[in-house]
Amino acid sequence: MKEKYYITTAIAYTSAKPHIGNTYEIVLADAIARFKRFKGYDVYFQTGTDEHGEKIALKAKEKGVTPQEYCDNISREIKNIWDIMNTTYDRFVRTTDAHHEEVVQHIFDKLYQQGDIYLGKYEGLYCVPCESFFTESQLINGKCPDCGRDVTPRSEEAYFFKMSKYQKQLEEYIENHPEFIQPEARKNEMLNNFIRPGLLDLCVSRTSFEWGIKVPMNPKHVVYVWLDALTNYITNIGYDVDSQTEEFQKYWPADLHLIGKDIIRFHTIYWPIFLMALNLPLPKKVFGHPWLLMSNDKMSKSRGNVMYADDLVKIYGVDAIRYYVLHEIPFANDGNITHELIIERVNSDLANILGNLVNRTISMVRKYFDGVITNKNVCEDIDADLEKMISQLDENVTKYMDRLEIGNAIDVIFDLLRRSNKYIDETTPWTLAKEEKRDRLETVLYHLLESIRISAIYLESFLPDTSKEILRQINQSVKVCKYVGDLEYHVLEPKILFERIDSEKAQKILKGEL
RNA sequence: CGCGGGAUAGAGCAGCUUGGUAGCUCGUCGGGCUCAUAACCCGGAGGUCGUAGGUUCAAAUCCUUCUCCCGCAACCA
Repeated sequence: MKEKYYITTAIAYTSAKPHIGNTYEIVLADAIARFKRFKGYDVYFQTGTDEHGEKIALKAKEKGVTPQEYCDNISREIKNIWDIMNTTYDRFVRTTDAHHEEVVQHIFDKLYQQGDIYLGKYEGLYCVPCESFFTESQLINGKCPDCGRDVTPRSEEAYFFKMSKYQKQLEEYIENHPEFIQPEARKNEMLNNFIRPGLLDLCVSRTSFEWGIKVPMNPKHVVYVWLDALTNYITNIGYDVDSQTEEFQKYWPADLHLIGKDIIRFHTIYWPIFLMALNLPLPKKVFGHPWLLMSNDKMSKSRGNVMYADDLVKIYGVDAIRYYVLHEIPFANDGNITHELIIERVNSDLANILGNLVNRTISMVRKYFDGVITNKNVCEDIDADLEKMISQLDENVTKYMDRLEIGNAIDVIFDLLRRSNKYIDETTPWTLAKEEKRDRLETVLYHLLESIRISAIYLESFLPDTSKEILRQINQSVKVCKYVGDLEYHVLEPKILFERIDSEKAQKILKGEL
C-alpha cells in the first residue's frame, strides 16, 4: 500500500488575474507533488479559488456583473494559468461550490451548538465613508489609513469564535512539533506576537456585505472569509460534521499546506484551532514561502510593475519560467525577478550547461557511432568518479526536497551537468576518435548518456517537458535511478532544448517588443 | 528597551551549531579546446567577512557595544 501525501496551495482570491508572484506557489507545489509521486507516494494535490468577500462584490459591481459571473471569469482565468504552467493538481476547488457552502454552514452550526461560537458585539474604530473597521495599529496619525479622515468608535452585532479556549492546546502543539511551521523563524513570530500574549476571540461573521455564505441561524450575517476559505481543505475531500468519506479518511490530515508568508497567521493559528474544535487532526506542515519581487519591489498593478505568467511563457517557454521561479527563490528570503535575470539564467543554465551538454553528447554519439552504443567498459579512474556522482543524485535531491529547499535540489542536478561538461574536456572524445581508441571513446560517451539519463529523470519534477524531450532524444526508457552499466542506446537526432537568447532578442524583450 | 531575522569580492548566496589556509553561481579579464547552441574546460583579478571592543596560540565562526536593513505586531484577503 502506497503512503499518501496530501498537498495543497492556498486557494487564490478571485479579485484579479494572478501575477507571476502568485503563480509561483502553484509551480512550487507542483514540483513537490511531482517529486512525491516519483518517489512512489499516492499524492493528492488540491488547489482552487477563494471567491467570497466584500472586495469581490465591489469589483463585480464596478464591472456591472454579478459576483458569481465575476468569479466565474477570474476563476477560469486562474485555472487557465495553472494549466499553462503545466501543473498536475488533482482537483481545482471553488468556495462558491454548493457542496462546500453547505458543509461550511454545517460546521458553523456545529461550532455554535457546542458553544465555541457565540453572538456578541464587534467594537472597533470605524471610518464611515470607507465603511470599514480599523485597528488602532492600522491607523495613520489616528486617522483612516485609506482616506485620512477621522474614525469613530462603533459596535455591531457579530459572531465570535472562542480562540482563547484552545490557546494553550495550540501553544503546546506548536512547541512539540517544531516542523509544523516552516520556515522556523515564522514560528516565533506567531508564538511571540499572537499566541503567548493571549489570543483575542475572532470575529467570524460580517453583516456589512452579502457576498458570502449565509450564517444558517441568522441569514443577515455571512460567514467570515477564513472560516469559509480554510475549510476548503476538508470539505472538498469529503468532510461533513456527521459523516466523512473514504477519501477524507485516507487523505486527512494534509501533509503540507503551501501558502504565502502573508497568510501564515491564518494557517497556523485560526485553522488549527478550527480543527481542534472539530476534533480533527492538524496538518503536518505549513510552509509560508517567500515572495517573488520585481526589481526588488512588491508587485502590484497600481505600481505598474506586474509580470504575468502567460506573457512570460510566450517569450521564454514554460520550463524556462518554471526553472526561474523554482531556482531563484530561496527557502526563506524573497526572490527577485526581472527580464535581465531571466535571460541570464536561461542562457547560462538552460542553454549552455544543460542544453548544450545534451546536444554535444548526442552529436558525438551519432558522429562516431551512428547513434548506437553500449558500454565497452574501458574505464579510467575518472569514470568511477562520475558514476559515483550519478548514483548519489537521488540521495542529494531527496535530501533537499524533504527540506523543501527546491532551489538547492535543482542545483545538485546542475552540479552533475557541470561535472559532465568537465568530463568531456578531461576525456577529449575527439582525440580518442582521431587515435582510433574506439572502445574507450564508446565507454566515455556511454557514461555521458547515463549522466544525462539520470539528470533528465530528476528534472521531471521541475522541467517536465524538457525532461521528456531529453529522454526522447536519447531514446531511453529505463528508469533505474542510479548508474547502470549495461544499457544499449540508440539515440535520435539532437534538437535544441533551449535557444540561446542573443543580445538582439534580449534588447527586444527589454523594450517590450516581444 | 515590543518580538524575530540579517549585514561575507560588481550582483546573488554558502561557511558560523562542533573556532585553525574565505568557498559557490553569475559577471569581468586572460588562456585552452574544437564534439557542441560564439557553447565547453582551465586560470587571473577582485573581500580589513557592517562597526568598536573582549575571550583565545588562533575568530567570518564564541561574547559584548553601536550602526544600518528586513519580517511580524490581529480580524483586508
